[in-house]
Amino acid sequence: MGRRPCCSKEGVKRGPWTAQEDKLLADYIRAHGEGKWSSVSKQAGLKRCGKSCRLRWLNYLRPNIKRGNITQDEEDLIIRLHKLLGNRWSLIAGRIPGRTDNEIKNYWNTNLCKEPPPPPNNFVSCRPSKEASSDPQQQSKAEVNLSNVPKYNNQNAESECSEGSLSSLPTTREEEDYSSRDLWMNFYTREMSLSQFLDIDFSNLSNLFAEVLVGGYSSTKAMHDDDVEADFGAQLAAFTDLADEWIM
DNA sequence: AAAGCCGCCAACCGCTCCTCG
DNA sequence: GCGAGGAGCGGTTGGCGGCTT
Repeated sequence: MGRRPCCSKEGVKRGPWTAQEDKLLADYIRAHGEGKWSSVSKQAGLKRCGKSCRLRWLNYLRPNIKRGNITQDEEDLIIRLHKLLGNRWSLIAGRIPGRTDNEIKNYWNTNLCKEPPPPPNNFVSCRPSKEASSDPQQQSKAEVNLSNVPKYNNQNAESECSEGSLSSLPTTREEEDYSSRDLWMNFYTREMSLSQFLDIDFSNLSNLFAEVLVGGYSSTKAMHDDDVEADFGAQLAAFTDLADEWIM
């Protein structure tokens, strides 16, 4: 049984967009907003498939799209986020203002995936040196150790991070759980900046933290605990591999 | 100057996830 | 609970422009 195409091929225009098509689409969306892509093409008078309209808007016509070369800072972020999230381009793009997932994906495939560039001089890796820990394997895998993970909250994330405050260290597993969840949620809700998040010493990530972090990521896709649980195993494994790599 | 090669990037394709009836 | 349709995502492709020979 063949897959039904997303739209009828007949009468549907393909290939590069013209300036007139761009104007029709942009004018329509500014007037009516995003969504209902399948009907946008008809309503706007375009002979395009809805998916094509959506892609054109998101990757080209949308306001605040940043044009031009990827900066060194952006490249650093892409590398670090890719290390953290893998090929989840939309998530990566969501943390880099003005850049689209398609652009980042293209940049990665053409520039970064071929060979890893040397770290810039001012690059402060969140991966500790081998000398930093006497027994990294034990530290990373065996024990729940959040003692060096700063706690962020919505009110003073900036100051606490910059000062490395450890004033609110959790003392119980339950408190640790909340602390880790806060950390993730502050990052996800952008209360904590990307640089703050990435400045965390990930060598101190406990399995518990990884659990919460990965759970937090899952919840961004589906806010259902059952789904988070179902997806948890694979993601935790992936994250554990990542953590292992960091502390190697 | 012309032909061939190569890299970039916009756009398409197919799959999965989500929502709604 | 199930199925259909819509939306979103990541992988892939093809055209174009620049570079090399």
